[in-house]
Amino acid sequence: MKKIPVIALVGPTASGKTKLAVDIAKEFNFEVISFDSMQVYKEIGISTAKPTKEEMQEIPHHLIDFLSIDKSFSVAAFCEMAKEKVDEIIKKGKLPLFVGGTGLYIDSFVNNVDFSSPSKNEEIRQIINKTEQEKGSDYLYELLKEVDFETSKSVHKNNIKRVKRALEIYYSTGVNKTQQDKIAVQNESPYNCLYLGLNFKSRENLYNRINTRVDKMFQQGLLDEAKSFFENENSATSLQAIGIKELKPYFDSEKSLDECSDKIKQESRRYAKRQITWFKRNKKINWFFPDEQSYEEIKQTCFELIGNFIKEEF
RNA sequence: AGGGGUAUAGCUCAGUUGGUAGAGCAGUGGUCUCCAAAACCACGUGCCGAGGGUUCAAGUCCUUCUGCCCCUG
Repeated sequence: MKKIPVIALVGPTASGKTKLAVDIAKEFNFEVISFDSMQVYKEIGISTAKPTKEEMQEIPHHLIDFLSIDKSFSVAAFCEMAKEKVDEIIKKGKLPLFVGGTGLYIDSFVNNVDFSSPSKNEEIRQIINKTEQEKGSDYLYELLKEVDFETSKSVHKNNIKRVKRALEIYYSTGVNKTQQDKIAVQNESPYNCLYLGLNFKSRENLYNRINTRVDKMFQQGLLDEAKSFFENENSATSLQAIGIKELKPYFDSEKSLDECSDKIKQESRRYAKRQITWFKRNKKINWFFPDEQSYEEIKQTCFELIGNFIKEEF
């Protein structure tokens, strides 16, 4: 079967993906699908550095601004929605451009990771949490070793989130089907993806961009956005947004605004670092460095790569 | 000016009766299959402020100088 051609533009936060994406989409009449775990939320736009209204009017952007902050979210839910969007765009005779920094979302979707079987199981989660309280987290890991030794080898015992999740899968399938088994029977991907990546040669340059962007966010009204965030109900997922959660101590009068602002910058830098680590693993990414080449050069090279990619596909 | 205190990793500090130094945070690298802007793992040489002295041996004791902090005037 012929694979569906898709283009993905990835990179750490503040590397300039949004602007390049719009230019690419205009050139090739693409529609953008945002692969970003936080831009899905309607109420937080400044902290998540969404595309501007003008940019979104010029080019359709999907999977941005559709969820309320009181709702939790997950990779599985995202992939399901992304699949619908891709189909829609292809039906129109266009191609999708994936843009975003959430590596897990991109890889899971492009590699067609199977999230079909055990999803969230509240009942089992409660039992697991209760067991943790009663017998401690080390016990949970020992339990995992007993029931699913293969998976336990790939999970560190301190990574309690993963230990719990592995147990949840084991107990909700009811059969001895381990996470490792599931990975082994993974379906082949229906997509043929051209990866473009933006990053900075010098870490310092990227960090400077991040720092000034945070200052700009404050000028744009980050404080009001965060204030109203905490006045409303929010979910465990949305509460993770960088630029929001770091302001909580300010509203609680525990820290000064300057301290919180520095914390936002620091957390953003660390986030960028983790993103870079994630994307480095993907050897298919064609990397571009704005501190080494002019924007025009990068744009033209991207156009060429995409042009050739499309020619091969049709 | 006098009295007291302090000076150790980028930052905050530990360092027992003298045996050439170690934590947290930061930073860097990494892991990643339903909260991923999350969660987790690994990595610690620094003229111990400067000079002089005592000692087999000084971050540790004595002394001078310098910086900072506090008290009194």
